[in-house]
Order: sequence, then structure tokens, then C-alpha cells
Amino acid sequence: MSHHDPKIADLNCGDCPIRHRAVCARCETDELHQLEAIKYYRSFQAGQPVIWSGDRMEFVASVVTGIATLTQTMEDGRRQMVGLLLPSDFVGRPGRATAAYDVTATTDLVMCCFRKKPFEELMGSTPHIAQRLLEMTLDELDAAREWMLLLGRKTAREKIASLLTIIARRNASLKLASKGGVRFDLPLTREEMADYLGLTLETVSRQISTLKREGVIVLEGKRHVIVPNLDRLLEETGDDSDGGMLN
Amino acid sequence: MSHHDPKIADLNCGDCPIRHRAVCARCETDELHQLEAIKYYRSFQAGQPVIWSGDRMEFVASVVTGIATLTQTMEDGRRQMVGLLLPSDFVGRPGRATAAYDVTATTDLVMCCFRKKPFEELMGSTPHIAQRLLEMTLDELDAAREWMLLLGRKTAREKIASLLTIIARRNASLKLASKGGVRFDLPLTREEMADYLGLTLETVSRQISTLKREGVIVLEGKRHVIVPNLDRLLEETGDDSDGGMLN
DNA sequence: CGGGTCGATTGATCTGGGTCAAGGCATCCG
DNA sequence: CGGATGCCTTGACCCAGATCAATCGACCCG
Repeated sequence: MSHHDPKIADLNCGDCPIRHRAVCARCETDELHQLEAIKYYRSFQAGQPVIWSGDRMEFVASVVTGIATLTQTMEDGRRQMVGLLLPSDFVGRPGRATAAYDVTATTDLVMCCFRKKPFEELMGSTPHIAQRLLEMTLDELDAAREWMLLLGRKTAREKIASLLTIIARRNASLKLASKGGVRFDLPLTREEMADYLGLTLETVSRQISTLKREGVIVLEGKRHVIVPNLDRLLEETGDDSDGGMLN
Repeated sequence: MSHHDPKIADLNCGDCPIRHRAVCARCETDELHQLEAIKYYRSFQAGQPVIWSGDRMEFVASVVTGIATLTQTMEDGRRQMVGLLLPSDFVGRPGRATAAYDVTATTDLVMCCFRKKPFEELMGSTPHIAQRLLEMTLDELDAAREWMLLLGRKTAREKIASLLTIIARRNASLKLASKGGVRFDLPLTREEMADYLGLTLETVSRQISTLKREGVIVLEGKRHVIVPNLDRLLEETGDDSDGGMLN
């Protein structure tokens, strides 16, 4: 059972929205077949828990459609979001039996799951899966570190501007005709945004109102945001202006 | 060049303090030889920069002795530590050309470096290196998420107690004879602790003084800490009492 | 020795964001 | 229809931690 150095191999498959084929034709069929054999889909309604921290977790998964969050909770109820999973993002840890965080569907959600055992075996025999997973994990680690800077050092206003920027970047469904504008829906409630940012929901609400009053953003209803000038918003984030030139 | 499912393969070698041998004897020599060929050591004095964010970084490395930090800085000088590297920890990202963070030696430091190119090639041909790296990266991600909870939701007192606990756990050079006590040296200045915790150095100093006044900790000089009763300190962290029962 | 530097401590004061509380506005449902 | 519920907004007030500033001790070095 030899492998032929395939160049691409994502963890999703079938109707998942991300590419998944190995380049090498001889491997491809093999792997596809194996992945197909151990995968299944699960759906969740908005607000439903996917799994609770400490629960036995016998699968790993990637998001197909919708949004899920990872949160940690202290005994007294203080909550901090520690992960935001968008389509193609991966959850679960090979080699760990129980979930370390609460995973919740914040919108209707479809996940593509792989039973843990066979997935781990497959990973052992298919080296580039581990490599692809490593890449994704390193990206997540970078995101986590950016997030740490936000939590530790940014003001409430900068936090909001940063979050809006992040969502705009990933979600820029409609670029405005006018130069440099975007519009998008907020996928999070004010409270979820607060849990993301380490703030209270009142502060989130106030800061959004301020940005609105100043014309940095325009709201249509409570959830739909229009950013007339993205650069203007970017100035408020406190980040280096040159944008993320990683890699 | 086939591999024989070795069970252990760390990235360090030679006189590095961590295990590094592959279990399978046939692989072992091979890999050791290859790792030896591309590795070299670098030493840094306390306070010296290892690399600046944005610099070209043509190696990956692991810490042999000493402590290094990863920090991010905003234009106006606000700083947030995003990584604390102790012996055996890994820095650098295969597949990225430039450093994403400032890396600084906070104590005298020896690193075991591998030139990036050959290391990546080796990783391609030696699957369990990627697997080992994945494991380590997932551990770091978990640590980062714990850290996010600390930054976003803990009080100054809880932050200090948490940091002391973390250092005590990793550094418990001397357990006290009396039940449940430990002593250790702080490897960080007050300012570095502040950058770790998202506080100012004054707040760090005040909180330490308070814990001292209350007898939770005892100081010998400014850097040496004695924790007479670790449980007492743990109660102050805000964490679940059951301790980290991961994996 | 005296002056400089670096880290740490402590005090006095200020303020950003938390807390508490009162509505507002949809949507749902009996 | 009217009450309930969920999400959001806004106001009034307060406090944990930031800011500004003075001092101390240890160490180094000319």
C-alpha cells in the first residue's frame, strides 16, 4: 500500500464545499473510498449544542454549512468564546477521548463527521492527511494568537472594529459597487459577540451604536451591516495597516 | 525507503533534553542521521531578540534550555505575549517564510535549529514527524484557548494566581516536604508577567503583594516564590477544581 | 565612592467598561 | 387581540484596573 506524494488532500469530501481530491490518481481512488467509508453527516438547528465539554467525543468533523462556536465556561457562568468555526473548519482532536470545549451551532449547521478510530488509522497510513491537518491547526493557532492580542490589549471600540473586519473578510458576500465598501449579515447575537470579545453585551451594543452614529457603519435592521468604507473601519481596529501579509 | 511505524519521534536530538529516538531500530539510525545532518545550535543571552516579526526566518527550532517568549506589538507600543516557550517547545512554521511574532530570549537560551528547507523535505518523507508536530501544535492550541479565557474573563487576582499555577506546574523543581507546597523561581519580570496577562506591571505588583500579605504565597527576594499550599492558590485561579483532566 | 540604570513597590487619582435597571421592538402563540 | 419571550438599546452609577508619579534597593561602572 504505497503512496505517491499527492499534493492536495483535504479532509472533507462529497458535497462538502472544499476541495478534497488527492492529485495522484492512484492514491485518489483509494483515499476517497476510505474517507467515504467512515464519514457521515450530522445536522443541527441554530442554538443547538453539538457537544458539551467533558463529553465523550467519538468523532472528528468539519463544518459543511453554517457556523459553530467553541466556548469555555467558568463555574460562576463567565463565558469566553475560544473558537469560531466557519465552513471548512475542523473540530476535534485525534488522540483525545473527550471534548475540551462546548461546541454550539449558532446557525443551522451541517457537519461532515469521521468516526475517530478509523480516521486515526487512516491518518497513520495516509501521511499527507496529518500534514494537511497540521497546516490547518497552525492557521488556527495564528488566529488564536491574534485573538489573544485583541482580548488582552484592545479597547472595546477596537475589539468591535476588529470583529466586524474579521466577519467582513470571511463573509464579504456583497462588495459594494462604490470603492472599498462591503455588506454582510452578523452571524452572532450581541451576547455572542460579547463572548467572543471578552466584553458585556451592553458594551457591544453601545460601541456598535457609536460606530453607527459616526457613520463608520450603517445598520439595516439589527443584523445587517453596511461598511461604506472598509479602510475607515480598518483604522479603528488598532492593527497594523499593511494587512495580514502572512506566509 | 520504507518506514516501520515507529512509536516515538521527537524533533530534538543529541544533547537536547527530550527523548528523540524512533522506537523501530531500523528507522532510528536513518532518521537520526538525517536530523543530525541539518541541525545546529544557537545560543542567546537573556534579553536578546531571537527574531523580529516580519523577518525572514529560514529555520524551525526547539528550545533546549532557557525560556523564550512570543509577543505581538501594536504600533502605539501595547504589547501582548502570545507564547511562552519552555524546553522542548517548538517554534517556527513549516511552509511560512517570515516570522509572525517577535521571539525573545527572556533567560539565557539554547535552541536546536533545523534549516527549513531540508526539514520540510524530511517531514515529507518521514510521516510521523508531521504527526508528532501535529500533536504538539494541538497542545499549543489548547494552551492558547485556556489563555484566551484568562485574558477575556478573569480578574487581575485570578490572572496572577493562574500564571503562578502554570509556572509552578511546569517548573516544580522543589516540592516542599510539607503536604502540597512548592517553590520555584519566576522566569519573568513584572512587566513580562503583565504582557502575559494583559495587565499593567503596577497591577501585577499590587496583586502579588496582596497574595503575599494574605499568606497565599511567600516571597524570597523578588523572584523566588514559595507556595505553602498549592490548593489554596488553585482556589484563586477561578478554574474548575478538578484540574486538567484532558486526553 | 557617587551616579546611573533597571526592576519593583506603593500611593493618589482617573476612567473605560461593568453592573443594574428600565424600556423598545419583533415575533410567537393562546 | 394581549401577554410572553428574546434580542437589543439606553441611561445612571460604580469600581477594577489604568495612569501618573514618587521612592526604594540592587547592581554596575567610571
